[in-house]
Order: sequence, then C-alpha cells, then structure tokens
Amino acid sequence: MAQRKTKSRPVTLVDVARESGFSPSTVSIVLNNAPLSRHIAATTKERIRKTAQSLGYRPDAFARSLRRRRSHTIGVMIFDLSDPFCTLILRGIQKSLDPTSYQPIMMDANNDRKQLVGYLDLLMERRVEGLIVVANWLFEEGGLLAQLRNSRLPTIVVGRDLSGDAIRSVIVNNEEGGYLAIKHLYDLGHRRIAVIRGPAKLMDSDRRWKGIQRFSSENGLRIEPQLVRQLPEAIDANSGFDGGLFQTEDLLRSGEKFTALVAFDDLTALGAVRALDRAGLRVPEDCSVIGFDDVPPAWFSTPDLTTIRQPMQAMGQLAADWILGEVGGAPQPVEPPTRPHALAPSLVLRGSTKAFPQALPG
Amino acid sequence: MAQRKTKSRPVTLVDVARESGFSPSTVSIVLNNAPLSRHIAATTKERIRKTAQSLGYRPDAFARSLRRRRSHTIGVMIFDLSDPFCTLILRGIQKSLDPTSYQPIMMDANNDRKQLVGYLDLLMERRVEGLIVVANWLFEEGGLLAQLRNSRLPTIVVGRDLSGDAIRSVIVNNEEGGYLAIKHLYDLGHRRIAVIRGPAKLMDSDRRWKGIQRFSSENGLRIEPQLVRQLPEAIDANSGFDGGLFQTEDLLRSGEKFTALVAFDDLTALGAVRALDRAGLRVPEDCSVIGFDDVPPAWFSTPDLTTIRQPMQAMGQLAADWILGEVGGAPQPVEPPTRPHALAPSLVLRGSTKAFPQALPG
DNA sequence: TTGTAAGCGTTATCAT
DNA sequence: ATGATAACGCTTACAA
Repeated sequence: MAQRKTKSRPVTLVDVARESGFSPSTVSIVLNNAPLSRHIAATTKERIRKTAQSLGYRPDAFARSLRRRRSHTIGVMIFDLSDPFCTLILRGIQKSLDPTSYQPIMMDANNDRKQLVGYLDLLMERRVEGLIVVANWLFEEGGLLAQLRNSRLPTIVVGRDLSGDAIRSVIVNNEEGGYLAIKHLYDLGHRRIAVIRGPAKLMDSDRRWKGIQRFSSENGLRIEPQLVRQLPEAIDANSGFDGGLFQTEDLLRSGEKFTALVAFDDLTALGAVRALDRAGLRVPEDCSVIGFDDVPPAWFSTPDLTTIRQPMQAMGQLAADWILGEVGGAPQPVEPPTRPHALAPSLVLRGSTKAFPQALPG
Repeated sequence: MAQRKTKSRPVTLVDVARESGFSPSTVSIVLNNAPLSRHIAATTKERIRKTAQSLGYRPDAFARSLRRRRSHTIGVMIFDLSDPFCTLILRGIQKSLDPTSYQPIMMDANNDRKQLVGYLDLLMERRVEGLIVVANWLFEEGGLLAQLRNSRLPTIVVGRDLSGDAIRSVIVNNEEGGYLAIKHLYDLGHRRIAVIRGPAKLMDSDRRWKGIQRFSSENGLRIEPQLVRQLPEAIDANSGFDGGLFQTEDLLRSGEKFTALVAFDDLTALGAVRALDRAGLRVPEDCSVIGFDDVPPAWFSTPDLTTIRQPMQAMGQLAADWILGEVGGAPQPVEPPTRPHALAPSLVLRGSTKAFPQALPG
C-alpha cells in the first residue's frame, strides 16, 4: 500500500510519520536508534521501520547535518589523482575512515594550483570537520598554507615533506630510504654508482641525498660528482620518467662508467631503464637500477624494479587516524605541529639489481 | 574591525547582515548575484561584499542545498580507484564538470560489492542529481542495477560494457579494438598469433574476440585453437598481470610456436612480456605483444607497449556531458537506454611489436 | 511511551 | 531599493 509515487520528490521523514501514524520525532528517534528509543514500544519501532523501508525513505544529509551542526565528513584534497602514489594512500585513508561514521570527500586538484584553492573553498562550504592533504608532487603552494592556518580546521599532510611550513605531516623517512638504497647497491658489490637526485625544490630530494651521503661517508664509498645528476623542476607526477630517461642518456654520453644507479623515484628509475635499453645495455646484467616508492608501474615492468618502498597505505591510515582523533571527541588541544612523522621505508628486492661483479655460479 | 572570533562557530549570513547593517535577505541577494540584485545600490553591494570578505563568510552548503532543493552534485561511483584505467576517465569527467556549477562526489568502492552498495546509499542521502558509474573490472553486480533502476536518478555507466542490463553506458568499441589489434600483427607479417582472451564473464572479452575472429575470417588467417587461452575470473584490476604471466608460460610450455600475442589488456600484456623474458625470449625481437587500454604502466615499461587505446578521457567527458544534459535544465524525457555508446579505439604504435619475418635492413 | 515546537543557515515570496 | 517571514527536512529539549 501507498507505494504510489506521483512526483519524484524524495520521501521525507514527515511522509514516514504520516504513513506510519506516529509523529516525526518518534520516527526520527526510532530510525536513528537514539538513546530515547530504548523506551519505545517494540511494535512501534517495527511499524516505523517497515513503513520507512517500504516508502524507500532516505534521510536527507543536508537537513541532518544542518541540524546536527556536524557534517561527519573529512575532506581529502588530492594534488594529483593520476599519480599511483596517491591511490595507495587513499586506500589507507579509506581503511581508517570506513569503520567510523566519518566519510571522506575527495577532491582532485589535477595538479593545478587554482583548482586546488577552489576545491578547498568547496570543502569549507561543505563544512568538513578535518582535512587530509594528499601531496605527491609539489607545485608552488605559497598561499595554500595560509588558508589552512587561519581556518581552525584540523589538517594533516600526507605524502611529501612539506615541513618548515608548520603543518602536521606523515611521510616516509626519506633519509633512511636513501641510505637503504645505496647500501643495497654497495652490498651487492657496486662501487661506481650513479645517482639521479630529485628536483631541487622538493624537500624529499635533499633528505634522500643526505641518506646517500651518510652511507657513503660511513663506508668510505666515493660518489663521483660526475655521476650525480638532478631532475629539473617537475610539471607533473609522471615527468620523472622523462627526466630519468634524459639524465641517464646524458650520463651514458659522458662516458663515465657506472655499474649501478640510484633513481629518485620509480618513474625516474623506469626512465633510466629505458635509456639503458636504448643504449643496448641490459638491466640488471650491465647495470643495476634501484627506485623509490614502490608504485604499481614498478611491479609490472620487466625486470620488476628493486625499490625502496614507502608504506603508503600505512601513511594514509595514520593520517586518517590522527584526524579522527582530533575531530572525533573532545576538541583536544591542537598539538603544536611537531616534526613530520616519518615512517620507516623498506627495501624491496626484485629484478633490477644484481651483484657486481657477477657472483660465480655454484 | 570585528575580526575577533571568540568561538570557532562558522560565520553565518546573519552575522554578515548584522555587521553590515542590512537584512539577511539583502545580503543573500547580493552575495548570490541574484536577479533582484540588479536594483540594489552599488554602495550597498560594496559594503556587504566587504564585510562578508572581512568576516571570512562562507555559505553553508547544507543550508543552501536544503533550501534550494538542489544539491548541484553528481555522484561518481568508482569500482576500483587503484585501477589506472579509472583515473583517466575521472579526468574526463572533471573536465566536463569543471566549467559548470556541478561538483563531483567521488566514492571508491574498493572493488568491494558491499562497499559499493553502502556508498550508493550515501550518495542518495546526499541527494546527488545524477550518477556516473566508473566501472572497470566487474565483480558480480546483480542487485546493483535494481537499485539504480527504481531510483529515478539519471545514471550512466562508463568503462566496461554492462549492456543487456538496460543502463546507459559509454564504452569503447571493443570489437573494433580486437579487429585492429590482430590486423596490426597480421600487417606486420605475423601468422602464428596467440591470443589471451579476457575472463568469460566480462562482456568486453567476447566483443574483442569477435573482432579478432572477424578479421581472421575476412583475411583467411587461421587462429590455432591451441594458441588461444582465457583469463580466469579476475579478482581485481591487477590480476590480469598474473593471468597473462601464467597463460603465456603455459603457452610456451605447450611447445606450440607463435611469433606474436594479442593480450586482453595492458596488464595481461605486461604479464606476457614477463613470461617471455623469463623464457629467455625478447620482445619484440622474438615475439611481438600487443595490449589493450593504454594505461600508464604501458607507457613506462621497456619496451613500451604497442596497444589499442581506449579514449578514456573522452569517454569520461561524454558520460559527464550526458548526465549534465539530463540534470541541467528541464527534466527531459529519459531516453530509453539505447545500445551502449561505443567510441572508436585507436592503434598506438610503440616498441613491443615488430615485423615478422624481420624486415631486411636498408 | 509519544507528541509539540523551536531552530539549524539559507533563499524565495511577498511587502513596503 | 530593502526587509519580514516562511519554509526546506531533520533533531532535540521539553511537555504530556
């Protein structure tokens, strides 16, 4: 009975009330399992639930949030969705948010500063209770921080190291990553190792380089300056590939010998592999290559890339957990933005690196 | 003046009214550039805008949508965000939506049917005015369609071919794609061509196969049954890689000779490349491989994959444009769900295919 | 155990 | 050229 829907106006709570013969408040209480619903007759509950069901009632999120004065949403601002690096972080965020009543509102800035600002506005208008910024590649982001600071919104950056700008962040321990990368090649017996550093403006580049240097000086390994290259400022997440390709070709042209190469990230490494291949060199037989990140393209290439893995899912989860902590209950005193929280990277052994000189068979 | 914010309650329109000395209605009219604002004194506008600005006023999306009875949002339900295939479609959707006043609300179902249904509910509660389903890999989706049918929500599926289920969709012309793939290999001189078909349940698999068959019979090419394999039902978007790897190893074990291979999609192709490499065969010198989709991993592998490109961005744009057409203005009579709209694929020539027998130098 | 009524922040309609 | 008022759909004291 009463399935007839003359207009397509959504069913409201009042409709359910009328139809079930109870008042809106009772219906609301029942449908929300509010505390008061404990003293409501079971039969009543039953009837109300049934009519709600049969009418296809869905609470209106706008009305609800307006009244409750809470949106129960977390904004997720993504610098560049097409970067596989982001995707895995998002998985982590969702995993943490899923069991809670908080929903993510994702916005993809498309690597475009203007869009980013615009979307940030939209998130504010939607009254998100917290904000997670998934930063991968970093375009100039001057004013962005300002916006975030004076809005009282609990915010956290995950992915790239934006420290210095006093905003909380969750990142990988880049220095340790750099250290692990060069250590791996060293342990394999390589001594003439080329390095392609990341763009100068990217904080991560320095950190990884520092790790490389620390290992070198600790172990008396000399990194020839002629074997060190640097990526130009990047336009997007994928420009690392072209950079790696170009720099490696340049290295090869220079005539300097090297038996292994540390790339800034996986895309750079794949670019390097391409360059080596073009030069008729085989990876890893003629040259070992190690990447950084462990994004899907690294899994699927042949040879698959040995790389320094960022625990991206864990990073996402951690970021989300922190935000949940701040929005969830009592408005805790916002902790002073401490040093970025850095998770440990790990070495993933795959096919693009090999002992040098070649281990003897048997 | 009046910057003091004692509590962090967001600034409301009433605050702006009080502060500027006008009534809420006037403020609303001015700030929205409503038609009535044409007869409002310039000085008034000025003053109102200024105070709004200085107070940092942001309209509350909930109140606004509630009152206007329009959300100005389009739900975007993504089967599996981690599939690069989706990402490019999303770009297209955004590109179409961006210049309009409609915003996307993205939800990632994480390849999980239960989550999908849950998120669909959330989208309904948020009163999205239209729905774009970005389907890549297809898990069993029985009830899903039911949900969508009886809600009057304008809906469109983009990506995979879900036809038969009478829902509008935008896809690539799979048959033509299959045709182009085998034609390319044939034109290069290959005659013993292996084929790895997609999972049986996936509509696209059949279509592509049909294209292959059509070309074969038109050109007297015989596809040896022993050279045809099929992927098992997939669990996620990336399982194509393992499938391709396994099936190719199986083909190689069988001892049947082949000089080229058509893979169901790019991941499958990359799996095949891996298998060939493990067997000591080189691509494309010893065996040509062609993929389907043209996703990023295909760009970055070495050799880069020759593939059949789906115009993913265009597909996304088209889907969004259609939805915009339906929600935008007058509620047009919902056209009967016609055959899926299929865009033309195109051959992308890259490094994984080569003439056979090898063209003579010079 | 259930109903009444006020109000969340906006906007649209009607007055002035 | 501007203001008063009601209503959007829901929740929550408070009343009964």
